[in-house]
Amino acid sequence: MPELPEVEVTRLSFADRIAGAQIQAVRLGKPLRWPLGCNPQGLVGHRIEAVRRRGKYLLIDLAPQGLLLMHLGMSGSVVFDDFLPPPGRHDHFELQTSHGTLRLNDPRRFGAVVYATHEDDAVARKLLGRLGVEPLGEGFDLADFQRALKARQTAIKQVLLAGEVVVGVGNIYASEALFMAGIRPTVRACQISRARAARLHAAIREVLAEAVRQGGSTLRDFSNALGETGHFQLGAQVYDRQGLPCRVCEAPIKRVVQQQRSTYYCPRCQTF
DNA sequence: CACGGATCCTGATGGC
DNA sequence: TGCCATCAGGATCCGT
Repeated sequence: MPELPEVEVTRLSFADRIAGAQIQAVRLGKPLRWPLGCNPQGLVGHRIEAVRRRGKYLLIDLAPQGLLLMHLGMSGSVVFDDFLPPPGRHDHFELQTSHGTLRLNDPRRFGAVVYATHEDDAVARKLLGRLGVEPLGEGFDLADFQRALKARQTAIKQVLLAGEVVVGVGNIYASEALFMAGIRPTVRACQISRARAARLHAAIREVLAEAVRQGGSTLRDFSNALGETGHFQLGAQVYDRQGLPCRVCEAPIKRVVQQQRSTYYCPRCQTF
C-alpha cells in the first residue's frame, strides 16, 4: 500500500499529537517481517520525542534514547486515537501512551517495527544504509540523478523501485512519474538522455508532492492515522487503467509485467 | 557486482 | 455457493 506519499501522510496525521507522549504499555500481535529487537516492556516509560520519515520508514524518536523504525509493508496502516476498539486479528503492534494509542494494522505482515539504539547503529544501518536520496529534499540533485541513471543497465522502472538512487517511489508512482516524463518504463536507465532524465527528475517530485497533497492513494484500504482515505488514485493517469483511454491522447493504456509487478504506460505518449 | 526470480503473508476478486 | 487461480501499495535473499 504505502509508498512515500502514504507514509508521509500517515506521519503528518499523528506526529504532532503523539510528540511528548509517555509510553505506558506495549502490545504485540503476530510476528511481523522482523522481530522488534528489544524487550517490549523495556519501552515502557520512554517518551516519544518526534516522528520523522526516511524513505518509506517512519522513525519514532524516543527519549532518553533509541528509536523505532516502522515500515508499513504492502498492507500496513496506522491509527492513533484516545479510544480504540479492542485489537483485531491484524493489529500486530500497539503503543499505549499518555496521548493516545498508536496501533499498526497489517494483514499481510510484510511490515515491521524494529528498535534501534541510534540512527546509525548496526540495526538501523542495515535497514536505512542503502537508501537513496529523499526526492522531496534538497539532496535530490539533478546531475547526480543523471549520472546514476547512466550507470544502470536495468529498466528505468526497476531502478526507481529499487530505491537505491531515489527513495519512496513505489509501484503506483513509478508508472505515474514515467508517464509524466514521457518515458517508457522498459527503457534501460542508461539509455535515457540527460534532457529526459531532467524531465523524470521533475516528474518524480511533482507526482509525489501532489500525492501527499491529495492524502495519498487509497486503492483498497489505506487511511491515515485519523482514518481519512487518500484521493490521488482518482486522478491517476495510467496506474490500474489497462485498456482505458489515455487521458491525454486516448490510446489504450498498456500493462506489462516487470519483476513480477504490473507496470502501466501509454504507448503513444511514452515513446521511448 | 549486477541482475532476475522466488519468497514472506492474507484477502479480494473473477472465472467456471 | 464453492473452489481455484490470480493479483495486490514492498523489499530481502539467493543463485547465476
